[in-house]
Amino acid sequence: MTNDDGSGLPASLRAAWGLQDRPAKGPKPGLSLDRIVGAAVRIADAEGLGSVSMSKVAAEVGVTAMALYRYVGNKDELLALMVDAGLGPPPDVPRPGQTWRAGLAEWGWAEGTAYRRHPWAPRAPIAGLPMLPQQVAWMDRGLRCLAGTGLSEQHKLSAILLISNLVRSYVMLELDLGLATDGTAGSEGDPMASFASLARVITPAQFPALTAAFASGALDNADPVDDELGFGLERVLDGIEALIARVASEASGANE
Amino acid sequence: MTNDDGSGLPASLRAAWGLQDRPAKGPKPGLSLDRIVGAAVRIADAEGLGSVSMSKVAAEVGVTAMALYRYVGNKDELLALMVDAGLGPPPDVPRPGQTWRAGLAEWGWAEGTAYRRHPWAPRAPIAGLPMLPQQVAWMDRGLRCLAGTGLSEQHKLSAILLISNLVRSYVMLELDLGLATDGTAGSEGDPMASFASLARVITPAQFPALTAAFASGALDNADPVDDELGFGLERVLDGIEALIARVASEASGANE
DNA sequence: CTTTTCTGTATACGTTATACACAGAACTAG
DNA sequence: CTAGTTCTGTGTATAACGTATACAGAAAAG
Repeated sequence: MTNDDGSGLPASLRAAWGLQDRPAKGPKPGLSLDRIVGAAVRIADAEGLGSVSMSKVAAEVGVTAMALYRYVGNKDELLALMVDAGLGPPPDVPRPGQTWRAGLAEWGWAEGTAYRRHPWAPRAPIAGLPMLPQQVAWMDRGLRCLAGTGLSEQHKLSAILLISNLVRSYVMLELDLGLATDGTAGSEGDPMASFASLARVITPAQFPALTAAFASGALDNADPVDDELGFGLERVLDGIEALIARVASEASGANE
Repeated sequence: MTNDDGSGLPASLRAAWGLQDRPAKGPKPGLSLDRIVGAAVRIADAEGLGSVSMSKVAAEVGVTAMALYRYVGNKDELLALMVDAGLGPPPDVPRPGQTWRAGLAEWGWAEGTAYRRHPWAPRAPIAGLPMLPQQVAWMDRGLRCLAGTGLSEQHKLSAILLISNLVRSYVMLELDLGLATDGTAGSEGDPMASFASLARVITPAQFPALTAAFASGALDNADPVDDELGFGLERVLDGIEALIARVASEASGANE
């Protein structure tokens, strides 16, 4: 794990992007980054992110914990690689003839699906901008959807980011509500029931609007969250649509 | 930390809401939940969330680590209380005569401000629905802004949630970009420069849209993120506005 | 008083991430 | 072919962590 070469990329990224300078001197590596990350993902899928330790991952691939440090700089780096691997490749949007809106909707739902497959991924404590291969591939696909819209590149990036953050947030919410398939039930019983019991704690004087919401019975629905992502996505797409319309009208106004 | 009483609330919440059943038997508690949480917040503000350990917090209030467990069930609970305390009270929205949109905008910006004051808060690994006092107070304020809009309670809650998640995501992004004031610089230098170096790794064939974005120079702006939150907020508010309009027209259409 | 019940302490355990030094493998130079 | 170099994975060690358990003393109830 040397720290820099001419590419200007941090060492951790060079490996992930497959730009590793061949040492060609010492013994052949018995491992690969992919095998390590794959093992870590497998553990996280099976036992949760909290069970991913350097020792466990190392054991899974049949080496000592310290051997992993020949491939990753530290655990955070491994986590970032796990998230990237868990994300997988983006969908092939925009499809021919697909509107930007349909393309981005598909893109967002696909991200949601990926996260649901790896429920630990949206909760992984990763910092920094998305720079790993799959993340970048997703970004590119998102940007492509917005190609014909007349938005500035800046705005396109912001829009992509907006949707991506939205999806991550909602999948986390969904998992919090116990709709996950991993069976690891929360220690406090049904979270929705717990939340409903707030009604017995709050007073109308302090929290009038929430009291009204409880009284309306809106929260008695079994799982109102499965289309919560749909709600957020539609709202954000409406907002982007409004922006596109505004930019278009401004441009045509300026041209005349 | 008994586990339940008649209120139906988890034990951890009863304490936070101040509904503690007075034991009135043993020695007077020398501590309070507030003092503990306050100390933990102070440590997180000063040294980051990673430096918040039970030992450190205990030392800060002058007791042993194990003493804290008379007040909180475990560390995760303490973290949740920290986030709630760091959030603080919501703004007094909606102000008289304020539109729902202006109210929610103020609400969202205020949340952003709170998170910027405690940069660790949006990254705290908290799970579950927002049920702590300040979180609930914020929810109520958000709902109040939407009072006259004709939205269902379900939709109001979704909209609030949407904005809240948005703000959290963007503050995290902002912190990732190093615009934080905590001085803890990332180990890899300027993150924006690192990101720009992606341009040397990606090929136009693989990532055409991203290549174009890089070529446009849109990423050369010093800090394009300070109004990134503004962008997202406006988009989401536009989306909510569109929903309100749609619901209103449907209602009037049905009535005629 | 005695008994009960609660507080904070002391101690201990199992895990964790990771620093450091080293044995052996695979190559290069002579 | 030998000697030197460089890289791999191992062994061992350390400091810190969350928290279980058992206990000493304080305060109130009977």
